Amino acid sequence: MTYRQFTRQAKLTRRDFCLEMLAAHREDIKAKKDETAVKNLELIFQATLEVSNQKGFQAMTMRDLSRASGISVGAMYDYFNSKESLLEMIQEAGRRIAGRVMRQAVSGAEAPPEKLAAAIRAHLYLSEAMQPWFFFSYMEARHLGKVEKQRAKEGELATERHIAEIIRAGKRQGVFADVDHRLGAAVIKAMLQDWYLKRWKYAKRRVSVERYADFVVGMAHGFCRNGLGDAGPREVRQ
Amino acid sequence: MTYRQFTRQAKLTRRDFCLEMLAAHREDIKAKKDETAVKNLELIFQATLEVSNQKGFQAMTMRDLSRASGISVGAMYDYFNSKESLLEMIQEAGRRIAGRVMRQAVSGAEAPPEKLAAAIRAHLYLSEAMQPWFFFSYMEARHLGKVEKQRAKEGELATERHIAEIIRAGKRQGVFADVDHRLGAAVIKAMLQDWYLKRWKYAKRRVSVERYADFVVGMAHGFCRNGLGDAGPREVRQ
DNA sequence: GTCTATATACGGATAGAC
DNA sequence: GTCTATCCGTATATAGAC
Repeated sequence: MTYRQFTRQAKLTRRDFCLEMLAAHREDIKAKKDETAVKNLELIFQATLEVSNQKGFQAMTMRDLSRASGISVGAMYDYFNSKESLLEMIQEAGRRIAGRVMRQAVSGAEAPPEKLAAAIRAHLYLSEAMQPWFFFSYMEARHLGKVEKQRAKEGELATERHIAEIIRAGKRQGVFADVDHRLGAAVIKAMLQDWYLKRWKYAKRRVSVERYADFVVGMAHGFCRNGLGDAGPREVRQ
Repeated sequence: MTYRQFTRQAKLTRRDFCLEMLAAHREDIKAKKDETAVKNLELIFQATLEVSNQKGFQAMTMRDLSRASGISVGAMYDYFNSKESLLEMIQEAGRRIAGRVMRQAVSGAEAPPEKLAAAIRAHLYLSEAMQPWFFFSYMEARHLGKVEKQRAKEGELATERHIAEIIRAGKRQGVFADVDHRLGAAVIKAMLQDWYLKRWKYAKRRVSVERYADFVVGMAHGFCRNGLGDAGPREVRQ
């Protein structure tokens, strides 16, 4: 699948994101008309990610947010109860959307190599389409309350377990070599995360998400089919 | 090289770290006796990483820090001029030490495969020995001023360029396949970072730094020698 | 050299006018 | 539905006693 095909089928615009937030918190939000509510949520949502991804959520003041969104401090409080609840609303909505998209994106493939490729591509395309949210989610996870933090961690581990499972199935079916599926999944996950954590780096080097996806899929396939290369001598001349 | 051998030759204790900080800021620090100064710097340094790696540097108050270090707020200000300068002192000292250790750790090997392995091992062992600092440095880079932020970014890119250069040399000498050395270096870097960013995960799974190093070296060698695996069909049934 | 007490400022949240 | 003005708590930083 190409990135274009992916974005056309998945609903991942800013508006979709805010519709998700509105649906989950309809009664807490003071604005009566959905149209008004979504419009302002979009302004607040975008401003939060913008300022927060630059200087951190804690460092962002309500005055900063008011300036960046164009909505007064008082009015913003019609859309969330506290700064902390704003953080949670954003994390929650993103997790919901990401989970939904991932589940249906990998429902096609059957054979382990294609399944692995599909999972890698889906994750990269998703994190490309929602890059600011993925970055935000990763960097601000520490500032969540206990329950929410646990959920965020769960979401992360689920991706990793999913990849590990595909590799394990491939080993059982004899199409993959006898590799360490857990460590393999861990480093593949690390490569996936690098895409949204170091977005600026790849943008500067003009690496497209498709090229990066091809590369990571190639790495994963090479590893699963051929196993590790010779690790070489452990001793190094000093 | 094993991790034990590495730690024995490199000076990476908390005390060494604080000696570095003291040397760089001797005249700003009010305490006259070096012994007192280093002792208190150690308490402040450890407390800062402890609290900060849990809840973030911004969220850590001077009262938190006072409680965790056992030094009163007033006394702490005899060791730094502001909260921000404390952040910079820690980042600066760590960068200095890490740079020094990396330079001499990779000075032995000659052939590209061994050179690559040495660079990977050195980075992993170093980040293991200074894990709290590496984590701190990564997560708090956003809160640095312009100049310091630039320096932090430079340090990161240097590691990556170094790895890319080794791969390029291997290609020229014909011991490595014709792979993309820049993307290869980027994902190897991502694997190195995962070690200190997700330390708890590997600890829980009882993966030692040596085993992880063997694994990453194996991945890197497999990639450099055999190139990418078949990337498979791009189309996935929907 | 270290502490307590405090000056000063700033942040989150709200009340009430429009 | 939105804004301004403001309350109140808490944060950083310092002064001055011991």
